[in-house]
Amino acid sequence: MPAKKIEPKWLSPKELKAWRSYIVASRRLWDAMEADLAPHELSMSDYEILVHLSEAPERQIRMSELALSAMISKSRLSHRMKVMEKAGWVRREVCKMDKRGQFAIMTDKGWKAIVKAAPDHVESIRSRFIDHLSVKDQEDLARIFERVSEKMRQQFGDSCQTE
Amino acid sequence: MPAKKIEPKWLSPKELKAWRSYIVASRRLWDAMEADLAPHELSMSDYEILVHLSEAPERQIRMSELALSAMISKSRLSHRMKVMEKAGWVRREVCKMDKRGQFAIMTDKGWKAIVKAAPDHVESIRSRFIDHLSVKDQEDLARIFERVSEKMRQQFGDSCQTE
DNA sequence: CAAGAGTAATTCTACTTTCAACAAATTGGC
DNA sequence: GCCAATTTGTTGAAAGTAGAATTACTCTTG
Repeated sequence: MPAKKIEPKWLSPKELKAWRSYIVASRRLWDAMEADLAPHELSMSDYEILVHLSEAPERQIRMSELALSAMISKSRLSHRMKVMEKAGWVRREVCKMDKRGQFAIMTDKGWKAIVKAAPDHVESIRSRFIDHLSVKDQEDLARIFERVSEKMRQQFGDSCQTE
Repeated sequence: MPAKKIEPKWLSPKELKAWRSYIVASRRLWDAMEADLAPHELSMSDYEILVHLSEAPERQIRMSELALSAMISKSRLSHRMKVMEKAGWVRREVCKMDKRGQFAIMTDKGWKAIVKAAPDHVESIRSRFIDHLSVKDQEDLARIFERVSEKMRQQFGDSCQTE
C-alpha cells in the first residue's frame, strides 16, 4: 500500500466548544482588564512587570531575571524600563559583582503606584473572572492549566522557566 | 462612624492559584501556538481572520463584520488586509449596495493557504491543549468561559457582539 | 595571562498595533 | 431637497514588540 497522507484528527464538537470558548473569553477578558487598568496609566504587561519587581527582595532584581519571571523578552523589558524610568517608577543601577548586569529597582513612587492600582486590579480580576467561579471551578482550572503548562515545558520549552 | 475606606477583598490562595495558572499557561500556550503556525507564514491573529473569512458565505464578507467576528479593530483589519492582499490571499471589492463598504474576499490562493495550515494548527491545538483535557474538563472549561464571556457582555461590553 | 566562548543588557531595524484624523457615502429629520 | 449626524473604511503618525546585531564584561582553559 502506498504511503497515505495522515488524515488530521479534527476537533469534536465538545473539543471545539472548549477551545473557542476559551479563546474568545480570554481575548475579551484581557481587553476588559486592560481597560480597567488604564485609569492607573498601566497596561497589563507593565503591571505584571511591576508586580514581579515589587515581590523581589528589597524590590530589586536583575534585568534578566525580571524578564524571565514576567515572561517577556529582554529587549522588551529594556524598552518598558526606559518608559517606566521616565515615569519615575523604577530606576536602574549597575551590579557591582558583575558589571555587565543591571539591577531594576522599584522607586517609592513606583511602589505607591502599584499599591494604588492593586485594589482596583484585584477587583477587576474578581468581577471579570474569579467571582464567576465556584471553588470547585477554581480547583479544576488550576489543575487543568497547571497541566497545560507542564506539558508545554516537557514538549519543548526549556527556553522558559517556572515563574 | 466616619466613612471608612473599603478594604479590597484580596484573593484567597485557591483563587490566586486559579488566576495565575490561567494567566501563565495562556501566555505560554499563545507563544507556542504562534511558533507552531510560523512555518505557514501566519500569525494566530491572521489565521483567525482568514478562518472567519473562509467561513463566510462565498468566502466574502464586509470589512466591519470581519473585524467584529475576528475581534479586532477596523483599523487593524485594514492594515492586515493590505499585507494579506500583497500575499495574494485576499482581495477587496467595493459593495454595490453601499458604496462606503468593502467586501473582503478570499482568493483561491488564500483558501489553499488556510487549508494547508489547518491540519497543523488543529494538531497544535490538540497537542498543546485539548489532548490534556478529559471530556469532563472540556465541558467544565466551556461552561466556565461561556459564563465569563456572558458576564462581560452584561457588565458592559455592548461594544462587542457575539462571535 | 591571553584567546575564545559565553553572558547581560541594550540598541537597531523591521514590523505590528493603536489612536486620532479623515474622506466618502448614507441616513434621517425638517 | 438639504443639512447635520452617523457609518464605513482607510490612512499616517506614534507607540509597542521581536529578533539580530552589538557592546561590554566574565569565565574557562590551555
